[in-house]
Amino acid sequence: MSAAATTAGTRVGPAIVDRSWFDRPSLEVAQELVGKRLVHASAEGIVAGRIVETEAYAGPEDRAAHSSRGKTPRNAVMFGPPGHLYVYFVYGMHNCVNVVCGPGNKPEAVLIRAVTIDEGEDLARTRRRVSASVTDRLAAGPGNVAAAFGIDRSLNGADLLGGPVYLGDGSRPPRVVARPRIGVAYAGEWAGLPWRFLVADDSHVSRR
DNA sequence: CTTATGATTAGA
DNA sequence: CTAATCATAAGA
Repeated sequence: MSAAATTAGTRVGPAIVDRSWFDRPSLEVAQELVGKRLVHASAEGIVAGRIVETEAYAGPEDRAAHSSRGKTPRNAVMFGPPGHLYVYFVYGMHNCVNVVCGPGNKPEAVLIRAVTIDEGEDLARTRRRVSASVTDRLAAGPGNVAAAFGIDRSLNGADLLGGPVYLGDGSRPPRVVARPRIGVAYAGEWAGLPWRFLVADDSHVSRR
């Protein structure tokens, strides 16, 4: 019985409960994560949806990755075992949701950049008591994903196996395209690598 | 302690 | 294009 099956009457699918699924290079996981489901069984209710955009951040050699500056209190979770959440705060206002990958304790992670929410309420909207319209169901941009799912740094390090936040099964879209990552211009030769993956034809998945 | 800057976003 | 806005890490 999967973790999700305990939530009766929802469309939440079976959870990914195998840690080895995460125990791989982020480049692999990032591509397979497109089409999978992100689920947060929060105190304010279930929020779930389909991941439509991700970015891979490799180990210390990837100058765009936080782990390239060595282990610090902020990025320590990246250096731990795979299958955990890495949540960090940037630009003085945004939380970003990442999945720690492997192999082993290699400090790699995948940033979740956009999700189409198909179950539960966008928590950022719930708190503002504004009903979400159909077109508003897309949480585009990592800051918006975190807000919509009610994920902040208190969940940094949370286990994706058996925790309130987990990944659900889902079919991979027929067409996934690769693009350069966003906001990593400083990363030299690593800046141009097509390590951002998004659903094709969903061009307004992210702003840029 | 001070300082620079960022895996961003909204708005002009 | 720029302002907003502050945690983080490095340096003094």
